[in-house]
Parts: sequence; structure tokens; C-alpha cells
Amino acid sequence: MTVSNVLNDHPHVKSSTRAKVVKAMEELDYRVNHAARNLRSGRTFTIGLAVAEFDRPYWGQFAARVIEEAAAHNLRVLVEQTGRSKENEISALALSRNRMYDGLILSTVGLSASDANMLRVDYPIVILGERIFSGPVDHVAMANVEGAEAATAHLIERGCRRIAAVMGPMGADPDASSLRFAGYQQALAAAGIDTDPALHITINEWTLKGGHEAVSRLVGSGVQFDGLFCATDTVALGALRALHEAKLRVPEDVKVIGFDNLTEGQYSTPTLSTVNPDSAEMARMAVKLLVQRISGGSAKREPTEFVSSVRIVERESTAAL
Amino acid sequence: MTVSNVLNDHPHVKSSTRAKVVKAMEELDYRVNHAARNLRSGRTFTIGLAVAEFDRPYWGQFAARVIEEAAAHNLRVLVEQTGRSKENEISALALSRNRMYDGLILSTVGLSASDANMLRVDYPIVILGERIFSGPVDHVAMANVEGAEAATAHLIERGCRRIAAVMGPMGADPDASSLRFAGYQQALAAAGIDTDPALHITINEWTLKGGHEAVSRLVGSGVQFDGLFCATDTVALGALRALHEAKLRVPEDVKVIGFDNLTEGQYSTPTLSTVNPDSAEMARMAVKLLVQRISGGSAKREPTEFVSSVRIVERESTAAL
DNA sequence: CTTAGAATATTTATCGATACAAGACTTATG
DNA sequence: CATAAGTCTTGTATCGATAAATATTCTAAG
Repeated sequence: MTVSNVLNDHPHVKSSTRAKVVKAMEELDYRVNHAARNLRSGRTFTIGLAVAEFDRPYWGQFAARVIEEAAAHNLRVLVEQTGRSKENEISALALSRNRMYDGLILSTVGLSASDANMLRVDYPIVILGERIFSGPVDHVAMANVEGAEAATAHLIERGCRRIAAVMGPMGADPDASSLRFAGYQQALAAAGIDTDPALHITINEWTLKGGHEAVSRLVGSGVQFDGLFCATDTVALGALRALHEAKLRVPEDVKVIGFDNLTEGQYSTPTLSTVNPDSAEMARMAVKLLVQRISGGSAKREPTEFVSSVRIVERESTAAL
Repeated sequence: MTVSNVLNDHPHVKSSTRAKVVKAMEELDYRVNHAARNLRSGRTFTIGLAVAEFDRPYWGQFAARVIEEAAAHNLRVLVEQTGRSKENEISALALSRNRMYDGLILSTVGLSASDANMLRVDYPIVILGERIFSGPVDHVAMANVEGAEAATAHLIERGCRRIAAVMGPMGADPDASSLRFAGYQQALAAAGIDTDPALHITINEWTLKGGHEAVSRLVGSGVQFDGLFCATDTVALGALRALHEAKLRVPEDVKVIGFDNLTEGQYSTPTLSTVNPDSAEMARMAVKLLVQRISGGSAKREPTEFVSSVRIVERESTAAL
């Protein structure tokens, strides 16, 4: 017990006793057993982070920030890859219920509004994504509609009139794709430009490959376009490559804008204009909200929704001619 | 106890009993408490992965593969970011000693040969990096020298004679930088080309920014060069941008090759030639070795060193004219 | 109908840290 | 010197799953 008091900086331990304990711990190479501590204290000092795929620059950068923020709160991060399947997202929730971690930051792609009741759980949880769930859950979201609208408006302002949108599949629930697509349409409507379904491209993966293939197909189809709003920077970088292969010049023939403000876009040729959603702030807020829930205890507060601000970053791919 | 038997698929449980238990578990919404299980069983079914930075494409892709492989063995992955500091690498080791996880995959950059005794630990551990430690520890490494030699030889074969090397700082111990640099020099020597110290560039960070700044400086210095061997693909992508800004054409004026075979290099302009170290295989092997150590128990085997094979991937940045 | 032997179920002790409470020791004060 | 109030130390029970041993039920052969 005295050892435990020393370990936990209990106030009433004589310094001579403390010294003796510390000395003995060193001699014996003593290490606390976390399993025992977790069992007794009911806390694990570990939070979960469940995202679809780890090997995407966006999520990698996001995870790095979450790990840093968590470390600042003395929390470790356990990583789950859900691979954008509903089952895995539910299983991440179940793990959390198993008390493997004190709380969970969950990025939802597979779960839909009809699964909202899955989230009615009594342990700390923060959802990354749109506020499609009515449960008493904190959310950290992007201003998808506003960002997409600003991006599209930026293309229009630069003179584009036939702007293609490269988006992911859109479900019945509002997901990032449909919200960004809505922003795109709002901007077109505000400028009085007709939308042309031939310019709406759906890809399955928000990857370099996805962007490349989609734009190659678009070019091959013969449909004319002078602007490209891509779902993410990664998609846009794949698109840039496809345009280069098609001998279309950016920004002279086609202007391109992405979404996410990845570092990669600062060094591509041409450099990539984008929407900066301030994901560092999102990571900080997600951890902060989770920590509040974890330590909050009785002081329950209403579920919060944090929406990160967006800002257009102009680079070469949308430069004025 | 019967519940425990059901949970663990103990062979002698009557199916009617099992059914009753399962029913009761559902009614009560029972969840196992991992802390208790860990305490009693002495296992956590979690492994640690400690790498320098998570928000680098190479490590992000590597981590994703480790997570997948671990999942196949019913293991979860706890991620540590060491930020390439010695203290954090040691602290990752300490956590492992705390039995927070069953084993640890540790990428060393800060630890040097003089710290080898830190690795003389009695729990499962796999080191990513060069075999600079003599302790009884499994290693998973890249064929850095061979890869660098092949890359440089490829540039020579394509006609380059003044090849610059963009490497990281080299310590006294063999690290990735010094090994790749050694390979570079071997290739030059084999071709009878003199080395010119003006062509040896050191950068602090293996990042886009690092590569961009270094090559901008090189171009600004007026030193002539017709080939560029970069420490990593990320560095090379930064270099490509710097060359573009300097109006140097790739591959006409300068040929460029990287190391890692990141997906990004397939979609850059121009696409990037590289050394493929098969890091998927490395991830698979690291988990496999660790699992062997964890479950091996008495059947101790000698420390293994796995060196992944390397293969040159030719793309536009080193295309013959 | 017995009874060996297997199949199934249950009891007990335990992993190691810590909450809680009680005990021991100090010091201050009248 | 007695007592209170504080400071420091230690006993005991407990978190929940499970290893090991023990107890019970079942099956099949004689």
C-alpha cells in the first residue's frame, strides 16, 4: 500500500519512506502492472481511434495529431482500422464497451442514421463526421457544404463555367460526398450556372487511383469541362496526373481544386488549390471533448457539435491566367 | 466458471448449457472485462508499434499493414509515436515492460549501438532497422545498401555521370542514411566515377519540404548534376518540385530516383522511379516473428534477421531519352 | 444394476494495484 | 502530562476472469 501511495504521489508519505521505496523499486526493477491497475481503478488511460483506413495521408496526419493530443493528457491511443465496413465500426464500439479503452473517437462511414441507436452508449465517445445521429453523442465535423461551396465559387470566380465534380458514392444519409456535392450545386446555382449530369462523376475510392481513373474516363468520354472540384486532395492529385497524361494543361485548360489541405498539394506540379478544414483543430477538439467526457463524470453536459472552419488555399492549379 | 468456459470455447460444455449462458449474456448485455482477463491470463492481446512519425506516408502504409496482420492473429495494435527521440524509444520499451502489450515492434532511429543493452529484455520484441544491436532480438531490415547501389547503378546505366545524393544526417552507427549512402558510393566506384563532395547533400528531415529545400539550394549553388538519388520517395517528390521550379526538366536534364515505392510516386508528374523494398512483406514478417516469440514460450529460437528484397521500379523520372 | 471412465459443472484461490478505513506515530497546545 | 489534530503507515477487501482441482452427472460395458 505504501508503494502504491508513492506511485500515485499520495500527499502523506514521508520523504525518507518515499526514498526507501524508490530505492527498492530500482533494485528490484519493479514495474507497475497495468492490467491490475486497470482492473482496480476501472480506467485504462487508453483511448481508441477507429478510422476507415490508416494508409491515407489524411487519416495518417489526423491520427498523428490525435496521438500527440492524447499524449498531452497522459493517454495512449489504440488504433482500429474499420475498413469502412459497418461491422467493423460496430465492433469498435463493442470493444469500447469491453472497457479496453476509456473512450473512443470513431469515424463513421458505414454506419447510417438507422444505426443511430448503436451509439446510445454510456461510455465516452466522439464521432467524427456529420451529425446524422440523434444520440447523446459529441460530434466533430467539417463544414463540408460551406467548404465545397467556397471551392466551387472559387473556380467560378476564376472563370470556369463547366465544372466537373468528382465525388464518392452518395448514400441516403448525408455523408461527406453528398454534402460536398450539395455545396458544389449551391455554388453553381448561386452563379446561375446549369448543372450537367455528365459532369458528375462517382468514384468508389477516395484514392489517387480513383481520381486518376475517373478523370481519364471523363476525358475519354469527350465531355468538355474547364474546372474540376475533387472530393479530396488525394483524388485531385490523381486527377492532375490524368490531365497531364491527356495533355490538358492546369490551370490553362482546366482548373483543379481539392479538399483537405494535405502537405502533398504544396509540392505537386502544379501545386494544388484546396479547402483547408483545419484538421489539426479537429483532432485537438476531438480529444478535448473525449477527455471532458471521461473525467467529467457527474458534470454531464449537453452533446456538443464542433464544426471546423474552412478556408480556401489558392495555389497554382487555380491560378488566374 | 461455466461462463468463462463458454467464452473460451472450452471443449466440455453441454450445448444446452452453452445456450443458456449465451442467452443470459444477451439479456444482461454482458461484456468481458479485459482488464481482469489480462490480469489473470498475463496476456493483453495487444502489441505495440512504435515508430518515429505517423504522418509520413511510408509509416502510415506500414502501420496499416501491421494492423491488418495483427488482426489476423487476433491482436490489437497500440501505437506509439517516438518522434525520433531516444527518450521516447526507451519509454516505449518501458511500457512494454509494464506489460501493456504482449510484444513490441520498434523502429529505432534514436537508439545507437551503445544503447544495445536496453534491448536485452525478456519480452517479445522485433526491431525495425539495421542489425546494429547484438542483443538476442529479432530484426526486420531493408537491403539498404543493395537497394541504393541498384538505384545508383540504374542512374548510371541511363547515362548519368554527376549524381547527387540527398541523404539524412549520418551518425556514427550505421543508419538508413549511411547505408544508402554507402550503396551509392559503391555503385559509383564500380562504374569508375569519382565522387564529388559537392554532390553530397544532407537534410534534417525526410520530408517533401526537406527534399525541396535541399535541391533548391543545390540548384542555386550552381553545381552541375544530371542525376539525383534521394533517400526516400517523399524526399524525391519534394526534389521533383524544386527541379520544376528551377526549370530543369526530368528526365531530360536530370534523372531522379527515390526509395520506398510509395503509391504517390505512381501519380506524380513525372512519375517517380524508385526502389521497392517490399514493406508489405516486412510488416508481415515483423508480426510473424513477434507472434512466434509471444506464443513460442519454451521453444526459443535464435534471433532472426529478415532482410526484405529490393527491386528497381522504373518510371518516367529515369526514362531513357 | 453396477461401476469405471469420460463428460460436464462448480469451488476455491489467485493475478497486482488500490479504495477505504483503521492504526500508529508526531507535533502542538493548554 | 494529557489530549487533540494532524501526519504517516498498514490491513483488508475488492475489481472480474480463469487455472487448477474437485465434485457431479452421464454413458456404456459387464
